[in-house]
Amino acid sequence: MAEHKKEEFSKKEQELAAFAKAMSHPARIAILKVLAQRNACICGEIVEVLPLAQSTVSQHLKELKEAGLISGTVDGPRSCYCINWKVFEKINAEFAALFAKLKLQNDMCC
Amino acid sequence: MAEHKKEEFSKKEQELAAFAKAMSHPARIAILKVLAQRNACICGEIVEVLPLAQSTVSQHLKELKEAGLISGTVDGPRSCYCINWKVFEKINAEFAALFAKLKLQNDMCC
DNA sequence: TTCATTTATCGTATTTTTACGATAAATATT
DNA sequence: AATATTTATCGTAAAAATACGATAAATGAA
Repeated sequence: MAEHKKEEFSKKEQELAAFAKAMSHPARIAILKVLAQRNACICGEIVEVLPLAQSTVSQHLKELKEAGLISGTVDGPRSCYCINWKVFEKINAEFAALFAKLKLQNDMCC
Repeated sequence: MAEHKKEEFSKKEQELAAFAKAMSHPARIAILKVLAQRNACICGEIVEVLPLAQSTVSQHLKELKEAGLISGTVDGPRSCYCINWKVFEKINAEFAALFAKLKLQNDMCC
């Protein structure tokens, strides 16, 4: 008696929602900022900056990775993460399109 | 031993995350689309279109409202909802700014 | 006033998310 | 080979999200 009807919505809607979900925690937004700033992106650096345990940060990184927003390569005992700019821009564009589309029919209502 | 460290992040990060969270379910994206299309936005119309129970839709509407994305006015026994374009555009702009800012320092890494 | 309609809210069950410590896995270093 | 360092994963607990039916609240119609 519960849980995910998500599949019953359109692919596009699911896709946008999944992206939004990846960005729906301040820690993950902060991680993206750090990744962009340092450009180089070793996991430990992120842990240092965030007010979270190492395991928690690792979990957030995993979610961003699964959402396709970042990728990580192993570098010795370290892990190097970076932003997947292509995916990022694609979804950014899709959101912009959604906004534009929504705004198109607007004409004030309630 | 659990739960929300969200306050420890910056206001901006929290704000963006909250917005993303509001958009993090396909049902809510679908609702926004319907609101924009019909422009007029009576709750019952949304319930008709979505594959969800009335109470569930009402709950999603409440979340969108609490996030500031839509507002609702009572109209007899009905409720009329519409998109808060100002808020919408403001956050849209903020996201665009975030994207731009992130992209700025990019130079390929891993 | 009584009845029908519409919508919000309550109660509740289930799933997912968030967080942590502990530990395993992988690789450098000594 | 032994040790230290870094990070992912496991186990787990608590909270939040998702969904529904039932019901209350508000208003329109009879």
